[in-house]
Amino acid sequence: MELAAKYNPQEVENKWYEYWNNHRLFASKPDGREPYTVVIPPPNVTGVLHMGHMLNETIQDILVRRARMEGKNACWVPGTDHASIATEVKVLNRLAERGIHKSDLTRDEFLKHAWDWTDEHGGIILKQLRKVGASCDWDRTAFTMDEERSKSVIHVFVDLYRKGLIYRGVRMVNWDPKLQTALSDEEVVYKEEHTKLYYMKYYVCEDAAAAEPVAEGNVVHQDERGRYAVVATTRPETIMGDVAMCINPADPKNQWLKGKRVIVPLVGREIPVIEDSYVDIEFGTGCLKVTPAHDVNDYMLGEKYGLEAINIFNDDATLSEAAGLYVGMDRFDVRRQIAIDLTEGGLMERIEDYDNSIGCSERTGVPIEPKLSMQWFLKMDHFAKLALPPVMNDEIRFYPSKYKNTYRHWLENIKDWCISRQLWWGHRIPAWYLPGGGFVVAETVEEAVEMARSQSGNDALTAADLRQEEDALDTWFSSWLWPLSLFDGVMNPDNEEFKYYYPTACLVTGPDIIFFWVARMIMAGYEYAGKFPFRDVYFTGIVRDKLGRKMSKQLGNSPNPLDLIASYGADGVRMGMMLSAPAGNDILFDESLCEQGRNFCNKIWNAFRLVKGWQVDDKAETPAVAAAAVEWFGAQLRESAARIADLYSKYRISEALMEVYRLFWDEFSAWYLELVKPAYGAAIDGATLRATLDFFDDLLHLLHPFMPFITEEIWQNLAPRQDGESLMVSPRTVAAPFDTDPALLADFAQVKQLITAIRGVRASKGLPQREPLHVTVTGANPIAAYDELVAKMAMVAEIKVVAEAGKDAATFMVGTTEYAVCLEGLVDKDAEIAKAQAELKHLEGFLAGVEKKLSNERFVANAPEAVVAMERKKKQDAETKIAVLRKTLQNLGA
RNA sequence: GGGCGCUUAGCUCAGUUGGUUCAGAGCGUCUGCCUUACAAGCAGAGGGUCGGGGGUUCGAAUCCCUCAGCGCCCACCA
Repeated sequence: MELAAKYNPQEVENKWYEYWNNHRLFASKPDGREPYTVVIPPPNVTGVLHMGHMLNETIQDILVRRARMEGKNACWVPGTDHASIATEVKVLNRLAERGIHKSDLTRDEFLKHAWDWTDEHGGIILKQLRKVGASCDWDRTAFTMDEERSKSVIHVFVDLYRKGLIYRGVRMVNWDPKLQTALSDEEVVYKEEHTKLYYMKYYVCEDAAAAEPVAEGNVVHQDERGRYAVVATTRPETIMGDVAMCINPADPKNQWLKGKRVIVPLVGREIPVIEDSYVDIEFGTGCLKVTPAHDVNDYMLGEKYGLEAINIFNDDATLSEAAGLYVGMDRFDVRRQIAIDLTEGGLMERIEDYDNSIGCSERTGVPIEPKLSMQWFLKMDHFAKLALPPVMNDEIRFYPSKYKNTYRHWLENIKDWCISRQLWWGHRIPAWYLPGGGFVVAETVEEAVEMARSQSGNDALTAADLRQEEDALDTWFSSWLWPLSLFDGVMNPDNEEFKYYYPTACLVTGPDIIFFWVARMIMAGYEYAGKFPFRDVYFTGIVRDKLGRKMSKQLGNSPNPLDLIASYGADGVRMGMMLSAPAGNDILFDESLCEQGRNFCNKIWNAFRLVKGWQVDDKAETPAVAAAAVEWFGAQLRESAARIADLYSKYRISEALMEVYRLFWDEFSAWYLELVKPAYGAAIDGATLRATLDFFDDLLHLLHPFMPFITEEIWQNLAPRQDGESLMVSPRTVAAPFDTDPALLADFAQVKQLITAIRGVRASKGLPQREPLHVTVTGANPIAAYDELVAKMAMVAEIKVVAEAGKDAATFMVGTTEYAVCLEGLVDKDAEIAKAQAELKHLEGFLAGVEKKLSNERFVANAPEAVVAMERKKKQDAETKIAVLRKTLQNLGA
């Protein structure tokens, strides 16, 4: 077989993905094995793969493949999210390009467009996942708005309504004036903006004659028109909604305003001055304008003091008739204009620059408008009580655990969840309004009609008489059921699949959706299954560029994962991702990491080429060097496998990868293969070849979760395989528990040090690569058993035990043993002396430190015995080394 | 304003309950090599005193205090 010197991923990746898929190796059915279930965080149905997905899906695939290779019944369920707001925005934008507006369409017409879009783009991302190597059970592909999931959503809504946990009411909500829908608190993002603080004059209603003198400490503003209070606001356009001015009763500056009435500038309305300790004395002038319809705090004050709420905005945030002024103008235009008008009218005291954080819609980016409106809410107290303890007591484990704090803080301060959206794309709320007022909540329209009849006493009512709620549900009201609804656990909790697959093993997601999604899935899990939806949560970091900037389209710093896969291979990109991805840390992604991944593929490939190219001679005896190497590498492999297993258990996946990387590159390729490699043209003995192929097989098992394609390609070529066989599901050969042999590994570490030291002498002296060297060891040779091995690896002719090192030699120490490489005239005496003296000086300093420690009675008395013994050993070793060095220096004539 | 986290080689990060021979890895850097598995490679080398200061301790990168810088989350200061 001819093998190319470079691994070509393009040729093999598609082939093996199809092979796995055609042989249904990703498919899972309940059986007697331990399940390992993972549900994908469903990407937006209209989305395309980006680097965040690449990271997330790679981690999931690694976990799933690892579990599958451990003999578990791995089931990774893929799917997509209808992403109510995001998708509706996209559809609206697309329609707008064709000159169509939402108001031109009926609900059904709009939904037709949305479904067209979904059918057209939906699933693109799932196709892309196959390129990554994701081993999902595609038969189970689900959609949050497919029939089964929709039924679950409606069922849960009705159930929670009947439990009294869902209510409908007028509340202050976050209003997105662009999309004209309510948003949950979590969908509001705060942005720092440079704005202005407007100081406006509110003249006091009083007869000039009645103006009594004011007490000391009051701050009274006055001009030719009279006395006035100054109110600072960032939103002068809302003064048309002012219904009061509020001061802090304890504010000495504003005592004179108590009981007065003031006049809203421009508007001319008289409003009372009220008092509440809510007002911050230090802010602005200590006078607050109260606009209950357009500010959550003002709303609270309005409730408390029975004030009217004047809603001055239309749903699109233009001024309404109720405003009286600027009717029809946009809120920001009004702000500019009113500032001018106030200034011209002498009603503006001053304007200052001000940095403010503005709540904006996560999806459309426009500043949200606090708005009173009728919405549906889910009571959260009940769910917070359900979901907090299991995370705090590690029934559900967070990796990294620092997110437990974040989680607790949110749950302890939770507010009711606004679940209704004034959107069409989503699950329509199953409430029906009766002609005579009132409503019913039911899972089907038939049920609704029945309920309506009994509620109204009118048996003639039909579906046509009922009007279904227009609002749809928040997207997260369906995704919070995902681990349940994927196995029909809501509608049919006793079914075999649900009982087998639930709860899932691990959720892999970003910390940005810990409240949106993770917390709510935990709530739903306990509410509907009485059990956590996942055992572990692995929070990934955010993928940033190498400068630490978030990846974004605007910056153009976000590579397309599919382009990367085309250049480096999926395995190379997966490895590049994972190399810099410790749990919870942000990933500073650099394309050169993919190069490293590609290079590693090439390394693996070439090791395979080497082994594959060997001629075997079954009659040949196993050389001693090879036998020793096999014994050593077996021990090394087991030790590494144990370490890798430990790292997996802690979700330290990038470290596990690094361990495999070093095991393959350094231990296997650089040491083991070089040791067993037969001379050029010579054949290898059968025993060593078989051992090597077994090791290779073991290594492929360890590598496969990270690099599925190249490992399958090599595994298939390592030995004859049946059709349908796969590395993916082949039994592991490194047996656990991993018995290690520390003494063997320690000896071998010495051998490696010796070889490296000899090579170092060769390099620093410029000795030819192929010239065999003569090495001496002073006194005794503690690792004489490995002499042949040293000879092979360092090109050494012999290692002779001598009483003392020769004069014409470069000496060095391995542990406390002195070695020397004979140089035959090449020695630079001065340099050797300088080197030895430097080392001597260092050792003497080191010894002095150790002796000081040992002569400290408190150390000897307090430190554990093992530590003291170690210090004594250090002292002894240092003394030995010093003696050797002194002798060497003497020899050199220093 | 509150909370959490971070600061260890040029870069990205390990460093488990303070104690195994002057702090580890990968990448990058430097030197020498096209040695028939691999130049996407091989061999070798250099490089940090652990953000600053103080403290506890026989002993601190590791615990405490403090200062500085960075990041994230939460919050109704108009």
